[in-house]
Amino acid sequence: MRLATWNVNSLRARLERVEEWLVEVQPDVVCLQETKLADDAFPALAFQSLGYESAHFGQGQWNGVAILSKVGLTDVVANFAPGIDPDPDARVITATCGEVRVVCCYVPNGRALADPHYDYKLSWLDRLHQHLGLVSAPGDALVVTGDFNIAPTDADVYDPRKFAGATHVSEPERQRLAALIDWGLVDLFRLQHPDSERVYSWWDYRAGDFHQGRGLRIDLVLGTSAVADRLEWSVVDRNARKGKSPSDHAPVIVDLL
DNA sequence: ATGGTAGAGCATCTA
Repeated sequence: MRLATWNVNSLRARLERVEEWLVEVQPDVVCLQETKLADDAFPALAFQSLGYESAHFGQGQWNGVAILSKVGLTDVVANFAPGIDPDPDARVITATCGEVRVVCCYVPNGRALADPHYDYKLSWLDRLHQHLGLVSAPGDALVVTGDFNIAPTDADVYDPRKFAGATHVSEPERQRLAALIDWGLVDLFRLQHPDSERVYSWWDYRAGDFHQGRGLRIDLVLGTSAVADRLEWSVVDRNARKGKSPSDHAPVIVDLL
């Protein structure tokens, strides 16, 4: 089973590119973030014609997450599971695809450590942690994937000195990510490539950062051991970040046996 | 040290 995550930064602006990519890469399950669409504008028919069932949780202008699947799509939960303080934003959707529970998330950016949005980011991560216990369990086949807006370690940052005091690398958010790992998840890209350096999934549009190799690895695919045991390959698809009007993120792909 | 780009929607906000 081939599973991918991609922050498309507006599905309206990126649909043609996403369609071409689906045909080329042939993933079985795709998690999309930042669709920036309301549910009634989501192009479910375009994906259906390519063989995908889909579920979308959107709000319009900002955010918006979706799961596409060729291997079944059931037990959809939009937003955090009942019992958790609901998120006003459309940032998480959960479904079961081919016997794997899949959580697709768009973690808040945080903006700056002193910004209230950063506290929202930390509380959001705490609620994601609770969510996992309600929709799955560490002994199950579970994938938690998406744009985490956290670089797990300094090896995932092109120049850690430039990020001193910034979001994406701060200790409190890394601790929240570590708590998810401790709960029973593995960073599948890092499992496959423990020593790879300068592999990123996001580059700022500005100042030619992509072409200069100035990026962060913030798009993650986390899996329980039942999933990690099936890991065959993992890669960042940098080709999808090239050419005319790309997203600022590249897809991350994992192949499971 | 600052600002550089892109997408939302039409003045800025978000990233």
